[in-house]
Amino acid sequence: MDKDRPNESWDIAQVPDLDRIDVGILRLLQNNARLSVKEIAAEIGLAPSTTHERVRRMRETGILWGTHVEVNPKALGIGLEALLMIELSKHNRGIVDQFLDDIVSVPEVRSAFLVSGRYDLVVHVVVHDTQHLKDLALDQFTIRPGVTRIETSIIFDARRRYELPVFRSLR
Amino acid sequence: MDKDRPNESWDIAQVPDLDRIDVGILRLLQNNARLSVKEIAAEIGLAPSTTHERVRRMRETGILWGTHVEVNPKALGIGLEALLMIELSKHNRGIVDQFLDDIVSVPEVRSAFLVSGRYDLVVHVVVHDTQHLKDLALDQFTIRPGVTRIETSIIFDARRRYELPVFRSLR
DNA sequence: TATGAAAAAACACGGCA
DNA sequence: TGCCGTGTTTTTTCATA
Repeated sequence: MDKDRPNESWDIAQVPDLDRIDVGILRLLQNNARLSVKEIAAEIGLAPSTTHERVRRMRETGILWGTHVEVNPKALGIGLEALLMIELSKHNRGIVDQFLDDIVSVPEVRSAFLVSGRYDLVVHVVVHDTQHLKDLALDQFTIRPGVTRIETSIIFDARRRYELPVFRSLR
Repeated sequence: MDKDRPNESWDIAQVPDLDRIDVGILRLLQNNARLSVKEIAAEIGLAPSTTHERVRRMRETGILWGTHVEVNPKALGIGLEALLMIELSKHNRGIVDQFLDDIVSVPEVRSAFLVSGRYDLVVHVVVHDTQHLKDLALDQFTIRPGVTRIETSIIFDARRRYELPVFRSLR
């Protein structure tokens, strides 16, 4: 199904070792996946062939997942983004999982989080304008069984980091 | 600074036209940026050179931004993710902008949204464990001037779409 | 938009510390 | 086992029609 994630469900104990060089490679590729092996090699001070082998291995072992281009949302007519904070009435596992699967197939949904706290679900959506946002909220979310309440938070500004930090010991 | 985003602040009126073929290319590349031009061309039924020229043009004109690899968080010792919902006391523009810039330099922060509604800020963080989350919340967020309250929402499950939808007329 | 040639990159493999 | 250099294949890039 998802060829980019061969080992998504691995237990942490089974995740292969990493060293500082691997982490350096990951750092570069997270910020710019179009770097050539040669450029990466120069940056970290290894031979291109060695660097290539490390990248290949990390893909193989499920450390590196897919790579994705980022598209300018404005170029697609996306003029507004929002977070929908959703409360559900029933917390039956099957229902919640199904809910997640359902909403992620809605084109306007960028990501969906099942969370603890005041809300049950936080959903990041992209739309054309406020009218579109209203229709989306009503037609795709409020209407669903199990949804008791939705709060809509317009996104005024956003920042993103592409590099994940490292919280484990390195070989 | 960010070479991948030559035209981030473009007005929508200045964004170049797209046609259905462009959208098809974008769809493929958002899901897998490692596809070769040849593979894309075969998929959409165009010559590789033509396809290549379209990709080049979309990069040039700021439709296509950067490309990033996705890393398995477990491989880095990331065992827990959370959303921090933050209330600020002051809504002075300069303070809020500075706040956003500051927190995005915290390694554990993956994204930060300035929003309307009950909270002012929603911050997605990645940590090793609950102890780490507690320390992060206290040391990096609760402590900052202007923060009046934080609600922490543990992320139990998440889904993501890589393809942005299109809400504009195509050439 | 397509063709074809040149340049560059990715990839496989054998040797070496 | 991990690193390096080389040869081969594939992809990218670009000039030209």
